[in-house]
Amino acid sequence: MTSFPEAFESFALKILSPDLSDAAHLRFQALARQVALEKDRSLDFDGNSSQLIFVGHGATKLVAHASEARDQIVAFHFGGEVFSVPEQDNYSYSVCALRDCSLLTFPADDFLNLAASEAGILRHLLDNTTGSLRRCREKTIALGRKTAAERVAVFLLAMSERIGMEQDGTVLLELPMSRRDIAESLGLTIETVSRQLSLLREAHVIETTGRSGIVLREMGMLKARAGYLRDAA
Amino acid sequence: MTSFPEAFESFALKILSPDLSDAAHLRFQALARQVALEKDRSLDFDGNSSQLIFVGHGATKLVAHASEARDQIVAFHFGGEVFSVPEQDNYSYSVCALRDCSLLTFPADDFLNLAASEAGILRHLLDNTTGSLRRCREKTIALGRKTAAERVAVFLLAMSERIGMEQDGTVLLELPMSRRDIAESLGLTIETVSRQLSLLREAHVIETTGRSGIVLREMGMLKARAGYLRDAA
DNA sequence: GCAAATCTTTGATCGAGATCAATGAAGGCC
DNA sequence: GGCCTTCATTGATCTCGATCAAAGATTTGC
Repeated sequence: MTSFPEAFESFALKILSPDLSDAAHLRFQALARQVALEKDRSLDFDGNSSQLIFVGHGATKLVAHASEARDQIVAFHFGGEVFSVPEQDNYSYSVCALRDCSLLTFPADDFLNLAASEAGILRHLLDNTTGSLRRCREKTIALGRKTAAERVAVFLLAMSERIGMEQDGTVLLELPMSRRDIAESLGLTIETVSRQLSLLREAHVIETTGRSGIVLREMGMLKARAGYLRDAA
Repeated sequence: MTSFPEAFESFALKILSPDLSDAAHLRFQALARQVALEKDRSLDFDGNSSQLIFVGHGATKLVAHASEARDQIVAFHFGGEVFSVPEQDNYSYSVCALRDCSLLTFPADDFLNLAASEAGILRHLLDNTTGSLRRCREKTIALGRKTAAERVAVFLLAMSERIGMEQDGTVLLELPMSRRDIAESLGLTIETVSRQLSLLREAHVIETTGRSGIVLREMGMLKARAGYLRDAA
């Protein structure tokens, strides 16, 4: 298990300015709450303040709860990433562990107050948020205009960029999320996701090993099936 | 027509720090490009750098172009708002005027370099981006998990918050966007949007006047039809 | 190593929304 | 002010993905 100072140091390296005073550094550390979240456990923020989350290691999903039994996965986040959980408005949000995780959580408003005059930190947060926004917009496009087949292809390509291991032309994926998670992220059902994966398997575009392993054999084919404007090389 | 210094001043008031030096102020001004965009005209950024847009007045849509004839409206933006247009990646983006607009555009990277040590400006941008992210996530939930009826209700409620005129219990909307725009924003077709509006009209929840006027008569009913977790008051 | 529980795959049917088609209403232009 | 173009509405049919149902894999626990 990662110890608290260790997890915080990894956060500090990524987000805090290297020339931050020790005193300021300690104030940020005092604000952090370390959470060890076991697989399938989730963190609810009934309290209404927006949170900032740092994923030390592990993999998480950010879930929005619409009316009962209708959850939408808003984003996946992996080790080293920072993201913000909105305060509860029309929906309630929770962060759930796909694998055992170590997280650091900060109340967003307190954090921003502490960082009010730290341009470097704000810049890091801005870059992170802009990245989240870009991914969220791409998801919007997929959910608004793409077929089931295209969404699954887009998902596999996105995962290949984020957690794929390249190996002589093919990409190995060890997916931390279940078919249900994929479906809830893509606005589809488990059955549809499974059928689309089967089609890709039959077309020899992918191979699957067990529940979580996927080999992307034909990246070109996959891109062609993602419904992108132009097949970027 | 708004003159350039005037449009920039309105931007400066919203985003730049009041205690910014005159020299810095001028450097930002030099970076700004003023664009008067007529209704239905759009601004393409084939060039690959991300842009920062300030809407002086008017109304705009941010459109992502997926494969031909499949556009998804990613966001609407109205007078006084700032937003970022991502650089072209898997999709190309354009900003299109719903009404005559005056815009200020900045290359995002140059702007951020200028603002590198201006915590106040970065904070404004961060707040704006976080707001965009929140709205984008809500759209994701709608597109992923909501029925056509719910999406249209959500849309009307969101517009009522942003550009509605309250009048003794009812809200008057003068929509700057067409049915096509609404459909492209909600991941539906024109026909479905029109049918849902007709249903709301028959249920006396809304009234429509001409093409763009809508009166929200029963806000409670509308909220109940939006599929929110709990009917917030 | 076997049994139980869970997750995934496959098949059959159904339905919400898309598509195709036509009519009706607004607004623009001469 | 009337014609014409464009946009919105309404109707009929079709389709993709959801739902319902069952069988097959994979993992877990003893």
